[in-house]
Amino acid sequence: MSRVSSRITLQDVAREAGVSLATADRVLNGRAGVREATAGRVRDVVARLGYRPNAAAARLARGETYRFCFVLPSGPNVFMRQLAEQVTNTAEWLSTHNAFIDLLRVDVFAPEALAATLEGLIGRYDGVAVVALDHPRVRSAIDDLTAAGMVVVTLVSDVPSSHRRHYVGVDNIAAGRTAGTLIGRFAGGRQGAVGLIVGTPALRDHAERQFGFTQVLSGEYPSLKVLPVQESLDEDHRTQEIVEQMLREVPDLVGLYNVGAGNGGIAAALAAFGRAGELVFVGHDLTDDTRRFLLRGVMDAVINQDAGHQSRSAARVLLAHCSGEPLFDEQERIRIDIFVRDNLP
Amino acid sequence: MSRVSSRITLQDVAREAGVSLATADRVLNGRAGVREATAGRVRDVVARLGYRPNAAAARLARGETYRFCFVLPSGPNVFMRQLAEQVTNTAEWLSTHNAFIDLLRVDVFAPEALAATLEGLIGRYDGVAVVALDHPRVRSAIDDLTAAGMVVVTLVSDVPSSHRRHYVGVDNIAAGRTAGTLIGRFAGGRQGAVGLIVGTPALRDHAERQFGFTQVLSGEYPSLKVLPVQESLDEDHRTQEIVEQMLREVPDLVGLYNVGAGNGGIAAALAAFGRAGELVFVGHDLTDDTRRFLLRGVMDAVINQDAGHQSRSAARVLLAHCSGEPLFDEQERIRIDIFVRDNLP
DNA sequence: CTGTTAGCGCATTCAC
DNA sequence: GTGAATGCGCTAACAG
Repeated sequence: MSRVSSRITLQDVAREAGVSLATADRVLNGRAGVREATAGRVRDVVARLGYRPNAAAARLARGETYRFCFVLPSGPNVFMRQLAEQVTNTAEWLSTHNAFIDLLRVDVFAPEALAATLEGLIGRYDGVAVVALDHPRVRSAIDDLTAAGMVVVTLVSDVPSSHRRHYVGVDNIAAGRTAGTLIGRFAGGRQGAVGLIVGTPALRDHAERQFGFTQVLSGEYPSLKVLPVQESLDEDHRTQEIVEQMLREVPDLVGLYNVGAGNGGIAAALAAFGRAGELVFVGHDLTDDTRRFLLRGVMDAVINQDAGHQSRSAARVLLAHCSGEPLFDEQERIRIDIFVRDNLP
Repeated sequence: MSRVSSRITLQDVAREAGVSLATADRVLNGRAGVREATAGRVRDVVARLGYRPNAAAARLARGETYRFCFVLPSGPNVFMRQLAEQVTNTAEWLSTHNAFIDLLRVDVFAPEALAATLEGLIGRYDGVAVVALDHPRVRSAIDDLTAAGMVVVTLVSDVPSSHRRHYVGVDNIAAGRTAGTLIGRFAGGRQGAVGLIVGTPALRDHAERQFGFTQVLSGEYPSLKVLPVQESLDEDHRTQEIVEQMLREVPDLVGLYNVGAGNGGIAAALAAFGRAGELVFVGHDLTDDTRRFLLRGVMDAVINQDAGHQSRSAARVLLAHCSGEPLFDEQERIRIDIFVRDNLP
């Protein structure tokens, strides 16, 4: 709370350089219309005095207000619910910084609907964060938005071929590999079959996780063979049926990797067959359910991508791109968290 | 970048409530000297209009400047070097927000020196972040600082009995438990001995990790017995000697847990005896070394506490406490990261 | 108890 | 090319 006015301002720089405030500002913000000689002089003074712009003052003077739209999948998926909740928190925080978030939820399995929704956003926002579907229509909608001068970031699920400015999310191939290593190691030399369940291979993140997982298991754990992939549509009752069938038909089943949601169904199936805690079971997304499964030893590891981080990161990235403020890349990398029962947050 | 002046300001609130700007401000910031009736009226209008304070304007008007001091251990410890580097980055960022960090490094194994350093800080800073030593002299020094009105947060290593305002760091007992579970699971039913190496049991974090680790292994993996703890002083050549002796004298050695630094020495010892990749080896702190060891299969898992997060979190906490801005606890929780070779950042 | 007023540091007109 | 002047929204004296 020091009140020492020691802080160097643009005024100081201007005076010291023998120019006006306006000129100093032009140099500092790289605006045109300053003779190179003058500019050099200003830059020298900036360096010599160690001038640092005052972020609060700049924002206040600029007085701009930013409007962002977050487009998330509708439906009962727990992770998406968490994400939506975190987006709400982020919105609360941003509102104090002159930025506002609208949250839209659209059917994730309908590329046409998603594309149409996106196109309807043109001109209405400064930036858009979207949990994307890797589909030509969606890609083209994203490109239309960027062509209209909007900043678009993909969230959780990427469309690399689009013109999105940034992807906020994890490397899902690596996430799948991580699951593979965990199951491989936890199986501890046992020989047998491993069940693999995805929500739908149409989702890029699911496909990537499956790829990474299979890669590691087949490459490095030859004693474990991966069963043909099953599709659950992320529904508990489907995962339960799938796993019950496996338990019935695959005598040497030693592990399960669930790429998507529906872990509750798996736990139910394991309980019904009295095999909980015996099979190695790895899944995604830390929820009340999976946390409980970890604590009870039903699940052995949960791979997680923090919804709060992703929401805040998307907001920071949008804000930085719109306002021209700097971004610290390292801080924006989303990590693949591994949780076992002892390092639960 | 909408220029719509739609934003509601305190002026609007004041006008609508039929009071002056100053009164509205007093209500909003909980300052005394407003009749309850008036205050209620203002709060109503705030709610009705959905007024959100403008953070930038508030900071600018307040015009305070904050001075923080970060006190880190000197010495060659890699993690502490990373932390120092991150503190420098954080300082860079803070300087734009009217806050300044001085970084001090003192001998970590000398409580007297640390305490003296801390006492020398009285009155010179608004806040202090310190990698503390749990020692009566240090505790009392911390309490002296807080008594002098300074905000103190402990970083990485806590002194729970002190009056520090906040601890920025992980739960080290949980970190030790996590190591225990990983080694227990990775050992995959093998029977044998597990080596345990700490830097020094005088460091609270080392002691806590050791405790958590032993707790899990003895409680849940009876087929693994923990060897008597060895002290390395975090030095490579000491860890190397320790591990070479273990490899010589303990025929059934199946795992190693290194609580502190010195993983390079362990890798060297394992290589010398041709046992790398065969023993389960878990340690702390992601560095260039440990990253390489993971990739080469020498280490099986690295438990990490992100230096960047901790540095930024400490800064945010100090700033929030000094300026009275709100803090989002959830965002300030430091996680226990588990890295295997597939989820390296 | 309440109101008036003067900036905070910078971006941005509009003159020159 | 450059400078002078105005105001962003809020806080903190100071007056009443």
